[in-house]
Amino acid sequence: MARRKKEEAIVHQKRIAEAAIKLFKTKGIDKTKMDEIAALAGYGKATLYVYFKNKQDIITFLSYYSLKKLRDSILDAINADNNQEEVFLGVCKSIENYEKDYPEIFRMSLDNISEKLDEDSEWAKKTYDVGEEINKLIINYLDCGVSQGIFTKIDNYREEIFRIWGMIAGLIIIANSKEDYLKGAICFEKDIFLENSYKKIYETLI
Amino acid sequence: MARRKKEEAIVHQKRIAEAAIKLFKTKGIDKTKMDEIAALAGYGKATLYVYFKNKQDIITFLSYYSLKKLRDSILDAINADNNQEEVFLGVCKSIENYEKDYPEIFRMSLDNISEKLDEDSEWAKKTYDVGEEINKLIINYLDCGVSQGIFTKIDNYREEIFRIWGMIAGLIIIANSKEDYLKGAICFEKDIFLENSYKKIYETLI
Amino acid sequence: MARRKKEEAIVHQKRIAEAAIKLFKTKGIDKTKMDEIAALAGYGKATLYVYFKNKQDIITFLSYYSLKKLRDSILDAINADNNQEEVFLGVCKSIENYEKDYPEIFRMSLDNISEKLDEDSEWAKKTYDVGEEINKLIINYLDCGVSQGIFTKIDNYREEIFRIWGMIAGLIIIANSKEDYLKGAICFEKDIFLENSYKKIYETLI
Amino acid sequence: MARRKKEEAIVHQKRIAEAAIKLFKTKGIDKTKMDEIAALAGYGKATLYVYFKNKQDIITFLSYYSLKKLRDSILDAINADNNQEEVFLGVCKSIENYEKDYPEIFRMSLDNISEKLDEDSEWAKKTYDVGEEINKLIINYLDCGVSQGIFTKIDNYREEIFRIWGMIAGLIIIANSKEDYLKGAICFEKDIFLENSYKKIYETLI
DNA sequence: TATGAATGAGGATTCATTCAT
DNA sequence: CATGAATGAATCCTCATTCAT
Repeated sequence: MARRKKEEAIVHQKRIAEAAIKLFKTKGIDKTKMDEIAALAGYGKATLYVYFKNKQDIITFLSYYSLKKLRDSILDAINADNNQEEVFLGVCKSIENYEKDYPEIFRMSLDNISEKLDEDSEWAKKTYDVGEEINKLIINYLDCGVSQGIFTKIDNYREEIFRIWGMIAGLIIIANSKEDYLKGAICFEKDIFLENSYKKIYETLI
Repeated sequence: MARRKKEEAIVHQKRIAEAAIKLFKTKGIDKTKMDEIAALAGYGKATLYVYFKNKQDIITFLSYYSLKKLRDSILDAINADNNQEEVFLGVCKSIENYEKDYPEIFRMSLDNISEKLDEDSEWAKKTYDVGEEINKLIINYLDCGVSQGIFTKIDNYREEIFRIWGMIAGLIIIANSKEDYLKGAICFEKDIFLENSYKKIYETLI
Repeated sequence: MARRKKEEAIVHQKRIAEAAIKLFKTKGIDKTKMDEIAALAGYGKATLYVYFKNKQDIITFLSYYSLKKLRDSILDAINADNNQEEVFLGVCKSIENYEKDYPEIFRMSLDNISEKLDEDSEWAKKTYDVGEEINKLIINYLDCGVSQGIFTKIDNYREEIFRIWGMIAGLIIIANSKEDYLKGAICFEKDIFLENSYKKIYETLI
Repeated sequence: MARRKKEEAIVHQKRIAEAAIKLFKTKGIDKTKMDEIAALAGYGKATLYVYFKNKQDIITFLSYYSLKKLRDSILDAINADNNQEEVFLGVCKSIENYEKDYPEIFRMSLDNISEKLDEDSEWAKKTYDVGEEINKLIINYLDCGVSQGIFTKIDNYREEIFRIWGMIAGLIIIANSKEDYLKGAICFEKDIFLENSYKKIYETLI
């Protein structure tokens, strides 16, 4: 029964979280009110507090929820029957989509905006676990590349992942930020800019 | 006399801005109250409004003020009697220091958080101009490298700058974010991580 | 259910409005703080904003609320089994009471102080409608008088109403303003002054 | 010398007061800032406090200053070589102009808005005196009318003045307030409305 | 006298959160 | 479980006024 309850709860949580992320994307986290989330999700305001401790908890849940999607997406990219570089570009694209769907969460995960998160939330730990899963996937990917002699030797896989992740994230953010500028003044597309950039990062591994 | 007054104003503005940035660094922009800025700067609360239109205006001033410092720092790096790679690392270090001193502003400039800025502020335009100055400095640096055959041909300098800037920024942010993690679990230093990373970026230019 | 809620809301609105008018009478609208209204009404400050959009909305509600009372009072006066002049005096008395109970609102309706009102409030339109109802009542009263040959022909009923209304209002205001003066220096009562004055106005209709 | 000083002061006071009334007329007393008055008058803000104790003092001065003008205007109307009714209409017109030039002051003098006045101001007493002068002028005018058999006997001149004043004031205010309404919907002009009304008041005296 | 400079006191409004039902 | 109802706490900004010069 307790189990049953829990399963039902997740349905509501997802419904609420999806309403939240829609609003976060449009208006930003701070400008999004609990009222609006409740209204869009189709609940009474107080009901949000049945399924989440507070606003931070919703955000923390979204971290988990979105990161799981990212993990699945990366998994797909890695499992695709592609060569090493194509897989790399696929992973980059996964991250790019992650940012597109969860821009606020993406920035928070890059940075350390703990104030918007609820460290004590049950989702915090789960988020960490999924993050580790992703790390493992990437480590494995890199390791394969090294084994096959495609990549040069990597001393510290974690370091390498952070490096790659940081560069990709920075590129995605700046590409969004300067999108108008890029298109208008310099006549090149964000997508092309990013793909070229991903390739350059890939080259640093070879 | 008008001149005299204006000069005096800038003194107060700097004093206020420096108090502001201290608090921004510690507590974030949103959590920093005008009262606190005033108190730390040694002024009455209302005095802030003599020298700045509003909170956004302070932030916009800080954008300008900090970017000027970055420009000077980059200029020093470029003018230093170093080889091409050392200059590159110097520029990266300048950006790193910029982030260290003005983390909130740094993120805002990377991203597009115009809502915290006052577009109508007199500082907005000046900020843009200094940004362009910096772009020119970097373009010139890259161009010299190309001329000397150190760098490969660059089709679009702006694009290249955005790429470099994005990657550096992403690395710095992630390095800060994971500082504890990096140090503790993996036994390597943020500084070394960043320097290695800068070098990898440099290599993409060669 | 929706109906039920709405009915309940009006109870709170009246309670708040009545607290507000008490304070407005004593201290004036501008000097009356939302805190004070809340305290006197027995609500938390934020609760006011559940039932009213803002301070202006309270005032706009009061316009409506008070004007309805005036309408009812005028209706009573007109329906009373009195002769034409007595009815007229009754209407004047109604207005006099309206001013006594809602002095701030009275002045606002005489004058054109729209800045204190919220034009977009749902109460704004209703106020207008009740105002028109009152006009119709008076027009009808005048028309009867004309038909019965008591009053001389009236070319423009609206004009006549404005004239009467303006004169009565001016008299009431000055009577209040000079109340001390009237009583003290000249030894006559405000009530008598007003009644005499009303009669003079009545005579202008004959 | 003290005398000399005082004479000079009045020049500044008038200059300031005239700037103030211009702004009061456009924006209302409350919305008019001391800064704006100073700027329009061509003084530094602090200088206002050399010539006036505070904002209320300026308003109180304006009461006096404007009432003197009204007195002069009424005097002209009375001294004009006109018949009794024409003089009456002239006095009404004087009041009408008074309202036009000093709308805020006019309402304050009709009502009892002491909070905007400085009772302790030297101008408060002088205002009272000029008010009395005006009363005497009107009393005299009425008395002449009675003596000549034009007006019916008046028991209490003060009462009669208040009555007339109140009615005129009410008419002027409502005429302004409904100006658009009067013109648009009912096709008659404010001026004609007022003149007709003045005549009706005059008739109450006969 | 004239004023530039500085400020304290003050107030409407927002919103996450609680709780009785 | 679901929620309507209620609210305390929080914060930016305005402006009349003072005072040293």
